[in-house]
Amino acid sequence: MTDLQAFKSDFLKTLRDRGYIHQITHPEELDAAAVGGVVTGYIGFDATAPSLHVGSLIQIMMLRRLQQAGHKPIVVMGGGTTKVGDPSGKDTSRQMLTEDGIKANIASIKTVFEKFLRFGDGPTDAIMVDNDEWLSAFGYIQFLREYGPHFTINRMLAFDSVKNRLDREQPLTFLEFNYMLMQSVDFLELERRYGCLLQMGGSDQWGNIVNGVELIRRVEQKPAYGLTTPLLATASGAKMGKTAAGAVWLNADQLSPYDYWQYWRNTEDADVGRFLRLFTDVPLDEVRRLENLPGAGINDAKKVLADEATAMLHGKEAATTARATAEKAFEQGGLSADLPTVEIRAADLEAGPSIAAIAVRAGLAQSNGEARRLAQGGGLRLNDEQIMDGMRPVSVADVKDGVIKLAAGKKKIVLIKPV
RNA sequence: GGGGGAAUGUCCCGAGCGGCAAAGGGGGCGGACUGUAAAUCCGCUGCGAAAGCUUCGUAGGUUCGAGUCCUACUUCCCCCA
Repeated sequence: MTDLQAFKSDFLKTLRDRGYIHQITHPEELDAAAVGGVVTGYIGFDATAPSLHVGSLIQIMMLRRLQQAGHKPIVVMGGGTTKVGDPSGKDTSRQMLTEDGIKANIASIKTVFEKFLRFGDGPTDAIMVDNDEWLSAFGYIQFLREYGPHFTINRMLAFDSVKNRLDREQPLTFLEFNYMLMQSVDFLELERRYGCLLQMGGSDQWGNIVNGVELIRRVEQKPAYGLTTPLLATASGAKMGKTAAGAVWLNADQLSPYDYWQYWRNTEDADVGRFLRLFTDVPLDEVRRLENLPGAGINDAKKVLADEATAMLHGKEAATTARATAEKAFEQGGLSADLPTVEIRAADLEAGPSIAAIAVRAGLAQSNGEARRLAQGGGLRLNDEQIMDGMRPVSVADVKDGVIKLAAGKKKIVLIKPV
């Protein structure tokens, strides 16, 4: 890595101090540009799912830092590139999405960015564009003639994303092979349209980004820079973004604010400081104080992390509610009406279904068998009472205060409500 | 075009003399210990209340019995042209 100490710009100093920087193509030049005026920078986001997840959060936060430092962020939705699929970091090509599917995903993803960035027409207001706008306009021959000469196969074969596939004897289709060209063209197009001179992304994007930087420098004879973030993993090495409920989505309809809050609350001790720096606006002095809280005091830091991260995405109120719900459920052993609730018809309860069947209904297990095993392992609790027999019938007698509290393990709690 | 090899439990890797619900690992889930943490240890990990049912790329065949043998097909990899 280059000399990160020498930065003069607020932007790069902040990124450095908060832990966002993995690699930069031209650190000194970029630093000078950021001191001298408004830097327009972009990050591209794929539209492979109806929501982004925490894996993308670091990128979103980086755009936020860019804007906070007085520069202009561009959010590029990959409507065009998603049609091709990025082979970086993957062993197998992924399924092709339909155009309609991609459009729907983009519409759903868009809303999240408004929570983190200020959009508008001002000089440092964020804008959002879809690269399908220009990529789809090309004819095949036209694309080849215009950009093909700037890329040699020799070089492309040397990039990790390509090399890994080949080394591992996994097929890399011609379709995917073209992805990096498209991403380079994106950058060039953004430079022409908006004077964009910085592309950021995850470390797996390094090759793609460098290609774009060089294309601009070659074709336009203009400066262009690239910056990547480190690959995010928890201190114990696991990939970020998994929870009991699956992926940690950013859209509230995919993952409730409560579960989102829980995700951050369950951060490993060793990650609290790092995550506070990356995912919240908490000042560095305060972060240092929080991460050094002794012993179990670190839990307070985790709550701050959960509060701040949840408030930024879902709003202050949602964060407060989530915290209250969690504290009631975990620290006081009480009930909170805000816990996830599943409704069941009272008539179904009359039949005295097994607790295993109810657990499946509540989404705590995938099959009766799994639920029974859960019970045998001592992980199933009905109204806080451990139930070892998965076949134990559940009846109206188990309803307390209008609900049945069912828990799988310590953290997954669901309220069953007869209606 | 010719020759050789591979596909295994719907997360991944991976063993499997014709008796196999199928070794082992990773991951995941649960329990204990703690602090809603990590590490460690223990249990579970096809469906079914059960009898039983359905699994080893696809379709047939041989056999009392097939993941295992035969045939065809599909996909992938390697070598030769």
